[in-house]
Amino acid sequence: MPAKPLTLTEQARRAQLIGVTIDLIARHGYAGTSLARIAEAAGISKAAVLYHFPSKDAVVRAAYDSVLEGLTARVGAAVAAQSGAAAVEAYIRSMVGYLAENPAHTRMIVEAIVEAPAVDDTPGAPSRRQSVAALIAAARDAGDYRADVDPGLTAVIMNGALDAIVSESLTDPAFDTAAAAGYLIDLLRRTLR
Amino acid sequence: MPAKPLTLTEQARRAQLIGVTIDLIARHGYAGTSLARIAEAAGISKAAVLYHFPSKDAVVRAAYDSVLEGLTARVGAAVAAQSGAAAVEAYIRSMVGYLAENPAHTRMIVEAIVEAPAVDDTPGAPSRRQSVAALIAAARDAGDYRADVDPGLTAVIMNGALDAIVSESLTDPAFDTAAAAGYLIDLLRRTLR
DNA sequence: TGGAAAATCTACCGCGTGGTCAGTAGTCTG
DNA sequence: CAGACTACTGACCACGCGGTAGATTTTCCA
Repeated sequence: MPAKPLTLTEQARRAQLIGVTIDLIARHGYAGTSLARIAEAAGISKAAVLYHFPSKDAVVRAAYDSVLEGLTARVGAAVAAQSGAAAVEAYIRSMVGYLAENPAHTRMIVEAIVEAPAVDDTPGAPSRRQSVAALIAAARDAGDYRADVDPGLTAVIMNGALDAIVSESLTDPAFDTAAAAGYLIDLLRRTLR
Repeated sequence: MPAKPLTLTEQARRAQLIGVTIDLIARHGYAGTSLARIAEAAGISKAAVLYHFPSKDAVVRAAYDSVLEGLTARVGAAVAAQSGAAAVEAYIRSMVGYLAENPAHTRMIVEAIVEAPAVDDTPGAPSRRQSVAALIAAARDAGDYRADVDPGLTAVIMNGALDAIVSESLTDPAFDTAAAAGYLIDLLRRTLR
């Protein structure tokens, strides 16, 4: 892979197309985002879009990847800076924090989870559930949590609660996500010891 | 509203169409369920479908309503038979139980939540969050829960955890939903007193 | 400054979509 | 048994979709 050098225009257009696609999906959903709309939002023709990307699906996938990359970068950094129960709590806080600050990205991810069949992570990568379960297992083994907590089940439940908080903030802008994250962390502390 | 009497054939066809629509949405998602597919699955022509329903959307809405009616009937009955914290736990168990037994219905509901713009509950009805929050508030006031639990936040988190358990069972058929429900109830008992 | 390469346009294609319409068996009834 | 009504068919329509072809402008560099 020699990674052919990209033109300036190329880079700029790609970035712009990814940007408008994220916005469109956030506003009109995955199904309501057509090639024509993307082109119109970017101020160019359909053909021009397909000049920079091989297909409409590729545009959407690139947009999705871009969002996911931003999220994982931030959450990964936050988690890596901690260990044990603190890492789990950093995960919750950074996740909620990022998504609260980037509602458009959030919509995009939520939509992708349910609607998009082709758009998902690389098959080899560990699932979100597994990653979180590992975090919880580590906290348990470090003695922060009771010995009988089930990392897998706890991960499922915790992720669900997290998603619910994020979803709630999408439908109710007045919803205090930071407070909710704090409340969730408090609940978990109480339950997991 | 005189509620004109429906023919036998009419009733049968409507029921059949609702059935195949639920199945189709469960299998191919909301977006992938076209009028032609519905007609084909029912063994009649598109026009015949539109003879019994005013539009494709109406078919989908009827299917959704049918599913929701079944769910609320079962959960409502389970909850009404209990009070305090027991009602909350009955809610969790009946919800998970019903959805585990009717995976097709589950898919339909999950799809509807995210994708369908037109298909949602009647605006006047209380939201699921509100209903659950009321349940939790009642349990708190009855002394089953600590006085400082926040019914609204707890409801959001609990519903999220519930949804996650259900979703997990869809992607992993081996997932033990009853055990997960039990685990969740246990967690909640510990946290909420 | 000229010519290649990059970037874009307009026009078009085939297809699947939701939906309409005229016609027609079958059935029930006055 | 005539006629109304139910239940349905197949042909058709307009539209929006993703994608393609060829001509055309714009950019860049020798």
